[in-house]
Amino acid sequence: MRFPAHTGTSTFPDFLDGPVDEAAQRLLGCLLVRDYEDGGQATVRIVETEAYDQEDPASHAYHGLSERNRAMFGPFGHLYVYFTYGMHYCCNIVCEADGFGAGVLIRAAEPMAGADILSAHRHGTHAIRDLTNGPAKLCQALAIDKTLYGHDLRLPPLRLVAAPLEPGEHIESTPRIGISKAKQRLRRYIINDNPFVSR
DNA sequence: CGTTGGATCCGCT
DNA sequence: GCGGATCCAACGA
Repeated sequence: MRFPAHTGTSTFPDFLDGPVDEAAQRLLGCLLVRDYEDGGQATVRIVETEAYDQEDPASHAYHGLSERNRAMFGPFGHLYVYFTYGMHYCCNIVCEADGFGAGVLIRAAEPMAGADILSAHRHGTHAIRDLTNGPAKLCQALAIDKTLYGHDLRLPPLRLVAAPLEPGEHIESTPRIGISKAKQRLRRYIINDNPFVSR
């Protein structure tokens, strides 16, 4: 197997309580393992992330704690899910200390197992590349919605498993996608030349 | 209060 | 490349 066994909690990342930009980089290559309600399972590998925190004008946490963003201010390793554009969900992995609002937006991932199940949760498309190459596509494929708001990623039905980059892979940083404030900041991180990066 | 504009995706041009 | 779908938090009056 190219990746660790998807059991237990010993491989949960140990860097999520650190600086969110470092966490965003180290999350590249890590795995998300989804156990669906119907019994199926899928695994994806994170290839694109963005860092946000309460001191960043582009962040949902910038204006302080609210009902919507409260998970961002909670303990690291939990999931912040938000609904946007009237139809899409996106998700962040909460980072840094409890009380400090910070999270890493998961923008894209590479299907590793269960592509048929991921495809079944997307509508209309069958190209593997289009299953999880955008933040809302990823949430749709992994069936992430408000019911997973604040979910502890050490536990089923959605687990985060630490994994290093492959030999030869490296990290590139760019401006973030789709924001209007703090456009110049290089807080988007991608694995170089990975075809599953959103763009 | 009413208005505005998204951390998006998809289909059509 | 552009606009439509369609919710809701943030902001100004």
